Amino acid sequence: MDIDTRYINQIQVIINMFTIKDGKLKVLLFRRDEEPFKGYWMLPSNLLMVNETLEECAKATMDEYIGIADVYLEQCYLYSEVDRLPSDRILASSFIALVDSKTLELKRQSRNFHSEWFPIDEIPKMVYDYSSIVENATQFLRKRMLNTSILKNLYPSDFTLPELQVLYEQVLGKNLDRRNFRKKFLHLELLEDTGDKTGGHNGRPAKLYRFKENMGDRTLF
Amino acid sequence: MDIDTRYINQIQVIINMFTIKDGKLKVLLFRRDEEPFKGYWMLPSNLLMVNETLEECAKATMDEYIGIADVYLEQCYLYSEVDRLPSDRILASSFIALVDSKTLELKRQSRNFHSEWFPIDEIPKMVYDYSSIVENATQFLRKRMLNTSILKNLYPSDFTLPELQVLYEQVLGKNLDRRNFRKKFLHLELLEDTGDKTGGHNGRPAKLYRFKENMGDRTLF
DNA sequence: GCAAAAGTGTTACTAGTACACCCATGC
DNA sequence: GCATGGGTGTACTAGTAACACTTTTGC
Repeated sequence: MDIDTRYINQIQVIINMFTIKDGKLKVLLFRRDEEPFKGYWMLPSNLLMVNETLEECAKATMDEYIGIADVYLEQCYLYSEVDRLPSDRILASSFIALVDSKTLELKRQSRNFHSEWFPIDEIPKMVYDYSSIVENATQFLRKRMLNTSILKNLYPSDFTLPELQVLYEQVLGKNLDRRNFRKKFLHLELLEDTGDKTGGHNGRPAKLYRFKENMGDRTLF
Repeated sequence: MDIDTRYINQIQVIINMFTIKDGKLKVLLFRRDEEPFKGYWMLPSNLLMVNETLEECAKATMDEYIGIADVYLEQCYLYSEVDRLPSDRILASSFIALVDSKTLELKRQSRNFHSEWFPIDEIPKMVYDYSSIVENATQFLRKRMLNTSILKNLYPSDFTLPELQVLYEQVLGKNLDRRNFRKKFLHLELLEDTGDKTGGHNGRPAKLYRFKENMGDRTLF
C-alpha cells in the first residue's frame, strides 16, 4: 500500500451496550485490571481493520466480549479530538447496542475482564474520555427512545405496562400518571395483549403485552 | 510511526452544504471536469490528516471550496463500506453545513471547479456513492429541521412568515394552512417583530421577523 | 382481612385543524 | 380599480393533564 502518511488514521469502534435490568436502564462496563488506571472501567472496543465495516467490527467486538452479536446497533458519534488518548491519535466511532434482558442471561459474561451492568446515573470512574462517551450515548439513546420503534429491541418478548412506564419515567426524568400512560399507549395501538399475566408476587398480577410487528417511528411524549 | 498495517485507514470528510435560495432548499455541488466521470457532480471533500479534527478538516474544506468557514456544521454519518470507492478503502465522514443566503452572495465561488446550487429534489448524476450521501444528508436535515434551533442558521437575518412557511412545506412535503402556521409560530414566542416590512413587489408587503436569542430545541410539527 | 400493586372513567384544559373574508401594495 | 399575495378570527376536534376508587393477588 502506498498511502501518504499524513493521512493514516486509526479508528476504534466503541460499544455502549444498554439493557433494562431490575427495572432500570443500564450500561455494560468492563473493569481494567492492570496499571495504569487499574480499577477504572472501560467500554468494549476494537480497532477497525481495513477489510471490515464499522458494523462488522462492532458485531465482532460484541461477540468477543459477551458472546452476543445479533443485536440492534446504531452509530452514535465519531470522536476525533487529536489528544483524546495520551499516546497515538485514534478516532473513536461510538455505537449504541440494545440487548433485552432475556437474551442477556443466556449468554456468557466472558473474556479476561470482569464486567458489570451500571445504572446510567451511577457511572463509575472510567479511563480516558470514556465517561463522556457513555454520557453522550445515554443522551443519544434518550432522544431515540422518545420514538417508539427502538423499544422493540429492549422488549422483544412480553412486558407489562407498569414496567414500560417505569422505563419512560427514567428516560423522561419525571413521574407519569398511570391512567394517562395506559390510555396513551393503548390508543396508539402499538401493543397487543398476550392474554397472559405475571404471577402476582405481591399485589395484583399485571397483563402481559408485546409490540405489534409493524410499528412506525411515531414520536411519543 | 509504527502502526500495524491492518489497522491503517483513510477518512475523507464530505460536506453537504445547504441553503435557502429562491425559496427552495438547495445543496451545493461541484462538477467534475476530467475523465473518468466527466460531467458528473461531486460533494466537496478532503482527506482527514492525523493532526486535525473532523470539524477542522470540514471547515478547511469549506474555506478551500467556497471561502466560507464560519458556518453551522454537524456530523451526519460515517460510511464504512469496504468497496464504496473503486480503488482504495476510504471511510467517509458526512457533514451537513448550513449557510444563509446573504452570507453566501458575498463570497467567491472559487477553486478549479464549476459549482452550482441544486434543489434537493433535482440532484444530478453524481460520482461514486455521493448521491446516496446527499440523499441521507437531506433526510438528516429534514429530521433536524423539525426542531427549531437549527433554523437560526438558515435565517440569521430577517425573514417573513410566508418564506418560513414555504420552507416547512418543502421539508414536510405538504401544504400548510397559512393562519394555523402563523398561530403556531407566533404562540411559540420564538420570533420577534423587527417592525420592518418587505417592499411589496406584487401584493401586500410582509412583516419581517427574526429569531430570538435563546430558542430551545423544541420539537415542531 | 390486610398490604401491595394493577386496573379503570370523568372532567377540564390545551393544542391542532378546518375554513372565508378583508387589507396593503404595484401597476 | 384590479390583480397579487399578506394578514386575521371562530368553531370544532383531538390530545393531554388532573384526579380517587375498585380489583386481584400473596400472605
